[in-house]
Amino acid sequence: MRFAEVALKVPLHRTFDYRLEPQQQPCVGGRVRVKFANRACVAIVVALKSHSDVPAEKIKAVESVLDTTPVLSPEHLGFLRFGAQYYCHPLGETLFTALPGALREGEQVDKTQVPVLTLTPAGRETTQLRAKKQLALLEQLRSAGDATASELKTLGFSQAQIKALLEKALIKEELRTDTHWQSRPLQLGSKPRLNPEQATACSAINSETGFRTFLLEGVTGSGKTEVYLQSLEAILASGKQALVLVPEIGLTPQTVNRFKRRFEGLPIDLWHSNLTDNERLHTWRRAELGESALVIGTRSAIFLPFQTLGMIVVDEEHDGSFKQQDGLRYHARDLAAYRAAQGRFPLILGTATPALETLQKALQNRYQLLPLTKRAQTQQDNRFMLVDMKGQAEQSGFAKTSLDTMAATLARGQQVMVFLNRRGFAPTLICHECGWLSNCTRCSTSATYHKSLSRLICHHCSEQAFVPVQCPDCGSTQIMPTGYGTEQLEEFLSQQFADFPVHRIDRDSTRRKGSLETVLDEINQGGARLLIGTQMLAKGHHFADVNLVVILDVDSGLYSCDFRATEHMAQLITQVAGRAGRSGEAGTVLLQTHFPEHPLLQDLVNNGYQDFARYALREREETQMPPYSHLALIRAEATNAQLVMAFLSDLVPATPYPGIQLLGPIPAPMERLAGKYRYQLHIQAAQRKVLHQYLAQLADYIGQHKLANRVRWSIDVDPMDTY
DNA sequence: AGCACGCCGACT
DNA sequence: GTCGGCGTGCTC
Repeated sequence: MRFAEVALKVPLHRTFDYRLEPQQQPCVGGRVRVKFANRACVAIVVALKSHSDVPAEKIKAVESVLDTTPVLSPEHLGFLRFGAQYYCHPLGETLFTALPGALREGEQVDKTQVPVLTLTPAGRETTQLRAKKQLALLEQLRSAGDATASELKTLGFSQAQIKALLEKALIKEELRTDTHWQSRPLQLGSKPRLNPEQATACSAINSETGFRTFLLEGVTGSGKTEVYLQSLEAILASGKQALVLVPEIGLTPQTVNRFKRRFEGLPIDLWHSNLTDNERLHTWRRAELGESALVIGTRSAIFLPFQTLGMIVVDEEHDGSFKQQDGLRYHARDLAAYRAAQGRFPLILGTATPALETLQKALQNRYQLLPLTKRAQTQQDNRFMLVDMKGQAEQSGFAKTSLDTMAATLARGQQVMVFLNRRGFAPTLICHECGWLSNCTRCSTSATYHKSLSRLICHHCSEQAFVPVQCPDCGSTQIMPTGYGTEQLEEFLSQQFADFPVHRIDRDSTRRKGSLETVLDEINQGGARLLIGTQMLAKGHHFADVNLVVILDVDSGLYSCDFRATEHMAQLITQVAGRAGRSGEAGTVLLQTHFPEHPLLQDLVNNGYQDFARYALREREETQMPPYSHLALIRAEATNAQLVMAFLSDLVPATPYPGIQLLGPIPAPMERLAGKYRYQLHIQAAQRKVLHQYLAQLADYIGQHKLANRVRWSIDVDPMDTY
């Protein structure tokens, strides 16, 4: 008798045995169809065995075998087993998270072929076309090579443009059958000379033949990407595949085209959340068969089943979007480290502002630190200036000093960037008579006033409400906005600087597809302009003429209860500041604050992020916070607050577990969200191993807990937003 | 998670 | 009388 031990997409920390008929030949890592608790499921075989400990009468037979070769190779299965164990997540759910949707549903592996669009001879010669955007599309294919429709869409082109060109027979669809990129010599676009620091970094990386993690700590504009490119070149030339992980917002046409132009003729695939199921399966398959040389993707690309992976680059490694915030709460950067160790190849973590976790490992020489300190174009560093807001008269959130400096910069014909990480017109409405606040009915936060939409919108649960004419509590009509958002800044600055164009860049202003590209194009035409924006402005986009950056809400990061708040604030300030003075002269960065004497702020401003981070690390060491200890959270939520508290309280053992500190249950940072009450239990340990031992035991206990099905709960290892 | 089973309230 | 509410338990 033969049995298959399978993992199913259920939140259970165990596997299940099924009987195999003599003619059934499944494989470990392949899929089978089974009946499970009366429903038809796809399952993944994790072991084949000749006897089972489960009583024979309970065991059902495998219905059918879906794969004769594994969809998850033994190596990949090993990687995912590690992930499941590290993040205390059920194996089945972990495996199904990694698989593309089509394979989860039981589709055949080679179901899809996604055609690429390629120029026809006529298209190759076309240099004039009435439709500008269509011409740009032809130019894109000419300069960066063939692309799938979905790739072109991420580059800002539309289906309509593609269709039009197909009809004019300037481009055609083709199935890519060429899988022999490894045996061709690498064709390269022109590459710049490296400066000494870049050259040192590249030779350190290129001389590494096994596993090693490099921290490429490069200030903005120091040419990190060039180091990636030349390191990747060596790997790709040896016929190995490579993966570049980018933050969610980082998959911009600029980035993608830079890789495509350099590695002309090499198959490059993109991986992100906007792909269709078919495209996902296609790319998954191409990675597996070794058909793609390079994949550029967001966090979940870490699960792609590369045939011969030889390098992973994590760009902007400090970025929060590498951490998944639900289900399997993995960190793509940390999983990348496992994959690199497993496959014995180099891992490059690049950033101007390393996460303290990463920096600590570099300072301990567990990672090799490769500093890039020279900005490629600017000789001088930016000047930081702290604007003391204490006792200052402010106008729509601006100090007079700030407005004067802005006026002077604009008068010189240069651009000004204003950064405020809050969209909308005002974060709250208040009744002047009775103090009523526009609180969200489902969350413990206020709903933001959006003037242009005449709506109150909660930024946490997206609930919308009409703007009341009268106060719902006292009937007064004296309802006014308090606080500032980007929409209000735009209104104010358009009046204040009526002679200059004002552009707002946030999620609201760029919601329409392609509108971001349009604004960026306008800005890049140069000339005196005001740019107002949120996070979106801080990341990825290059503005040649910005000479002054004004950062408005520095203080929110200084006295937050999240122990990572100052780290994130410093990263944001440094990233935003990096947008100034990119071409030639040094830029100025104004920070408006009520705490100009704050030691961390002083350190950041006078000595830069590198120094700040080392100082902040010492502080973490003194307080024994991560990375000097290890954290996990039990998160739980339900409509009934008492239920959640009862559940979490019950997890606290009567006698302390050696090496484990427990805190809680305490309210989550947003106690009520979308109508649910949320609490959490903090688990801290000096030793990672002890933490994991404890968590394994706890997961087991929760699995049997009566209240466990009545609340939504999850274990979060290395959580991001805590106290 | 999903689904069946079972035990109590208000309805055609 | 039964329809259906959800608390409980189980899934090879």
